[in-house]
Amino acid sequence: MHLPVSLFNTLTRGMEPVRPGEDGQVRIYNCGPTVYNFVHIGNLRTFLFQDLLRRTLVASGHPVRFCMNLTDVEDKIIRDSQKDLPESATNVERHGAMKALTERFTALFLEDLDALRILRPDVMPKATDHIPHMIALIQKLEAKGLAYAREGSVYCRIAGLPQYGCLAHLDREGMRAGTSVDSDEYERDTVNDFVLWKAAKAGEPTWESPWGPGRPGWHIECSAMGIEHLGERVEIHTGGVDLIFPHHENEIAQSEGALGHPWVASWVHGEFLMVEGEKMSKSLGNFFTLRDLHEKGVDPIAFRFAIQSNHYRKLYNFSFEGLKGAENALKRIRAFRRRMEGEGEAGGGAWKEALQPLPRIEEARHTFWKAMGDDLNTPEALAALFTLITDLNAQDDRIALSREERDAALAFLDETNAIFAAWPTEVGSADGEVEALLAARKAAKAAKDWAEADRIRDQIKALGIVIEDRKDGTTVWHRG
RNA sequence: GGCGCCGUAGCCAAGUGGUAAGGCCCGGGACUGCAAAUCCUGUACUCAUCGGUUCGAUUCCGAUCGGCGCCUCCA
Repeated sequence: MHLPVSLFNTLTRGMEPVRPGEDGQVRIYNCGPTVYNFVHIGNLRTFLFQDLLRRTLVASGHPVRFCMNLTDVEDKIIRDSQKDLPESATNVERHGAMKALTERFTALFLEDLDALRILRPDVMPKATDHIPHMIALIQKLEAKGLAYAREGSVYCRIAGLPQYGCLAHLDREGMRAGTSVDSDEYERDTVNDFVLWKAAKAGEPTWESPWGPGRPGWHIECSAMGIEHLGERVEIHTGGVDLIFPHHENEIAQSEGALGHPWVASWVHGEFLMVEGEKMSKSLGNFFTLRDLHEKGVDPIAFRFAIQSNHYRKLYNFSFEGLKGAENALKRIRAFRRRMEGEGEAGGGAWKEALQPLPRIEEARHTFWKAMGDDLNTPEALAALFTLITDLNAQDDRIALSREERDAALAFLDETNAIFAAWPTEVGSADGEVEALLAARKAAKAAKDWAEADRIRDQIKALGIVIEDRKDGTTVWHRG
């Protein structure tokens, strides 16, 4: 399928078509997690948005190279990983403790991705594997007079970068001088200059560098890894809206300063998630991880669907009521899928409002993809799917859809599932216990022993199986 | 102080200068032994408020009210 996709570019604050690079590929750099703890559902919203973008571009016919970094060296990681180490710990021990923490949470992060059916990135570079790349990038900036060393730290000189502020749309005068200055950044020329390399401090793991032992600043890692794995021209760079400033602004400063030309064509940002009308925070007790939701009996895929049913650039108010609604909506799609997988029951055969199923499906397909191409407008795309479902259900009730028509509907469901990954094809497989119970219930029904029949149905329900009696006397069942 | 976003039915939500998609929930009916699923049907004279532009605005402009974000670590 060849589908044009337009996205809202934070840089220009306008809608722009996605343009692949000269090799036809679309390179996407995605700011990933800092692996020092469980990611929360707000983080996951961003990762779901990135997955949505990727799947949409792939479906639209673009080869995509999807890179997501893992930040495995950072203040909080150091704080949490070093707290039990003695002052006398060696650098090797400090690195070991840091690695133990980040590897543990990286594994847990990947579990979350899998549970949400977020496709694994093509490359997932770790900051600690790219220290030489960062050092080289900083040296490049230094050589151009865009960075300066002070007491073992190195800072980026934004005075030499006239485009600074272009992403966040901040002018330098408008930037409020920071009132709280990081203790290790007191030697900067101006408050807006940001740190590229941090001089070693007691109790921190360090790397050797031309400026002495130290560790990288936060922003430089994305520039170094992005350039290393995607190159000097990147089509799309994503992240949460809170990353626009200063993180992405600083990435632009560093990367373009070093490269001497534009780096990223399009910056795309996902909005935040609120919980029950309030900003998610640990103090409010509304801070959830995917595990928390799982313990509350929430299906991760229902969460995925709830998130993706809303537009990525709009604030999403997460609520358990909303989740329930998403679950019910999913059931409707899945029920329709099962219906299409089965054969049609004899209908009345005539209907004044009869439609042409195949053209109708084509129409829905067109509307769906047009909406997806319009800045990933999932609410509108889903509306197209739901109206089709209503139309085909109504038709099938009266004039049974042919096998060909059912297959066309299924093919469309597969297409949409390539985006939403929420309506699996799995059918209830033969299960001895269920089959035996169904036989017993059939016998009870034949004997008109309704109490017994209902009792058996409850028993089946307790197994997590839902059954439906069909007109022809057969009974079908499915899980959930 | 600077920059920006949002305010559409009980809830979620799309949308366009010409008179309001879709989903969930809820009411009535059909089907069913009862259900489930499905179908039929009913729910915004109205798109925060007040002005303006226009033949005509929910959609453009201005103001007001309300909610939110960034300017500092943060998805």
